Amino acid sequence: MAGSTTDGRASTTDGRVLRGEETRRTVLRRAVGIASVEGLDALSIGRLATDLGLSKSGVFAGFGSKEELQLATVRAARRIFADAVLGPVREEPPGLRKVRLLCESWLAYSRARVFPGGCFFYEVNAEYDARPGPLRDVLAANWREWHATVLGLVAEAIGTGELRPDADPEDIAFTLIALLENANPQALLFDDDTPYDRAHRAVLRRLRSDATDPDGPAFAP
Amino acid sequence: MAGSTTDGRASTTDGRVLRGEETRRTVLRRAVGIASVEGLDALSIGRLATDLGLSKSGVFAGFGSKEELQLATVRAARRIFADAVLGPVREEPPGLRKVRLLCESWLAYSRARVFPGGCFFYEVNAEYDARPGPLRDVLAANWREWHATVLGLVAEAIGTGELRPDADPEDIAFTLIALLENANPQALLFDDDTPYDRAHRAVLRRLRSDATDPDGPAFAP
DNA sequence: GAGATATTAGCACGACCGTTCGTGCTTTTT
DNA sequence: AAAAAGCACGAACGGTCGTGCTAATATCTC
Repeated sequence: MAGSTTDGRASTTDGRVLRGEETRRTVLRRAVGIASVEGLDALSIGRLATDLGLSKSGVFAGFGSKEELQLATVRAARRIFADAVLGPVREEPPGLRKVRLLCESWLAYSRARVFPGGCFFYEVNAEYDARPGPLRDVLAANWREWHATVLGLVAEAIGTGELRPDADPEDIAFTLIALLENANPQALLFDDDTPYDRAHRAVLRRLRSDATDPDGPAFAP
Repeated sequence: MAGSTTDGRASTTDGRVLRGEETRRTVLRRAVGIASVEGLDALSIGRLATDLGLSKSGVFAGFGSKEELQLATVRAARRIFADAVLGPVREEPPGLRKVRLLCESWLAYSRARVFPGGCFFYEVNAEYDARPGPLRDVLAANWREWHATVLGLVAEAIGTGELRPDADPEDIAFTLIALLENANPQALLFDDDTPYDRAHRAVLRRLRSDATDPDGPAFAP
């Protein structure tokens, strides 16, 4: 099963494998772009091959099946997302400021069109959230992971005493994610960036309303 | 152009066109269901024909093109949405209570799977928000309409003095919509209804935080 | 009744889909 | 130097797609 070699398994000094992995990377780079705009269903092996000057069977051989190509595309998008959104705040010490920076990082990620179709996962979750199968399963796992990240940071901010101890971290995480994600389709649908500012204000407002010190330094620029 | 007769033009007593409209309704009833789960791209004339025991050319003739079928599907979904979400609160007098009831009506609409794939427009907006064309245009118009409805009700609640006069109705509408819409994918992805409760709490919290009388009767059951 | 009109069926078309197969070519292993 | 492994290729497969034609079938007007 060739598809299972898509990730993992380093430490091979095989030039053929390296060349193959390079091809797969090329395909996936294009695939995440297409999927973020048109969805995972719009991925077609023939189209990718034509776009990249490869043969259809060559692209197919690199993944083994269309579904494996879609799964590999999701994994590739996950890495890009993590680099773009989580990367910039990785060094930040726990606390309310980190929560705010993460939200701002997400908005910047959507705004900058790291994926040409806006947030990859907004598009793809909507596409598969009602269609049971391996794709929905991996998307659900990704969502859980992202949610757990936000939740963890909020909990840390309660731990540092910057958010009230009786605040519900689950509700806060749900609200923050909702505000971020909703800015995305509105900005795309109207080709207008003001939803990002509105989401930013709403995020700050929610955090302030749960803060122990509403005028604290976490909200000074 | 046969497709343009899909809506409007009542008062015809011609049995032939009545029969045609009945067929179109049958097709659209199935089409909105499919599109809410798999998207507008997954609509296929042949599949609809097979499912409904019609001929492919018969279905095709009823709409004239695939794009017209997709547009008609969106229009049909708009009517269903309006009946399910706006209908129950139509008689309600303006005020904060009406805002709350509208949000609860939306949550009930998503929860009850009025469309089998959850909110039709969540699915379809994500699918087309980054793809310019007639479909995106009509979806943008629908979003604007929905947003204007929420905004108008919030403004009315400021007018009645139940929300603070210095509250920003745009920000409130943005936040409410974000909370509602975010419950949808999470409930679908995990086959779990608790996001609806979380969204409900967050909606009440936001309205309370902008209310002139935080313990007023608008929040008593 | 006859004739006009609108909806449906049947069929064929070119294009694209995912997939399979056999075959070179290059690199690694022995 | 010989053998094995892995990638990419071109050709072909059965299917489905949207979309045109033409004929058959309902319904209305007279």
